Amino acid sequence: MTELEQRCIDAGLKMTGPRKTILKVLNNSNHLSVEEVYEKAKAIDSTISIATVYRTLSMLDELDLVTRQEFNETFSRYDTNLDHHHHLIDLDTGKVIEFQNEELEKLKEKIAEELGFELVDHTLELYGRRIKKKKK
Amino acid sequence: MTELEQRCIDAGLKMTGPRKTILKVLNNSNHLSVEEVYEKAKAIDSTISIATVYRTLSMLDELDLVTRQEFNETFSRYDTNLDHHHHLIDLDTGKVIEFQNEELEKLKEKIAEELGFELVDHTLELYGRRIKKKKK
DNA sequence: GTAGCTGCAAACTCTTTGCAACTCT
DNA sequence: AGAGTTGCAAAGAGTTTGCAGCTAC
Repeated sequence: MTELEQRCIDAGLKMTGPRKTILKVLNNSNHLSVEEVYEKAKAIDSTISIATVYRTLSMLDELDLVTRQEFNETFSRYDTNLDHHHHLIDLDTGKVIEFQNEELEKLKEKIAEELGFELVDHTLELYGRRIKKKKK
Repeated sequence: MTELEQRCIDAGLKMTGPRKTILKVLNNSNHLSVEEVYEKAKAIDSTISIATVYRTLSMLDELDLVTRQEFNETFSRYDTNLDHHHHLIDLDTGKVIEFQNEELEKLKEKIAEELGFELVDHTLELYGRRIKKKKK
């Protein structure tokens, strides 16, 4: 029983076949697009429908078990909320590198406070290229 | 002659009626959705088409005169690139507050560097609520 | 048994595009 | 005059939804 499954049950959701399949996919990889979740889910259970994938991901987002991210793409990706981190997107490969930074967390709070706001949520993405040799 | 118009001419674009209208709208307000630009443009010239708004905004994005933002919405907003800033979105009103922070800029560079990356671009948005009285 | 879940297909929203007519230079 | 631009309508991509049948509890 994975943490994700347990949390769904706690939330009163039925543990159906399609749901187990999708949760398994989410446990195995992160930062997937809907289409990617769908493809991986189909590999496990070929009868699953993309409507179910959309519905399940929306539910999980509402339960805060997953976060819908938009990056600057025209479709969404979903992240499991098992830890708090940010993303650095490698512009050459499209790969997503995760990072955490305490200093950054504090700075955000400070900025919001200075503006008279209580911070509820935030997004930060860095886009970069791997530094090769000793350039510049 | 606005800066935006001048830059478009420099880029070799024809200064047509619809384009002038859209540039005027962009000069008057920022962070607009396509639909909002369209509405404001129609108020000036009711014959303008939404296809032209989309095409013009895409061109401006390619010329880097404007930046397409996605926030966590299902549609895009466009920002004129006249200065560099970030956004704090007021969750109660949906209003966008701009801010700049030198410390933050440096920290981003540092994080990317530590991960072995050269920073090309980044996004940061804070979501918060205005602090009323002296709560908590 | 039944409330909740599913697959299917149709509908929706936002965005892009082909084309013939038009317009800035 | 001619390349670039426009409006229109149709097409595309991603996402949501109504419904009848199915399934976990």
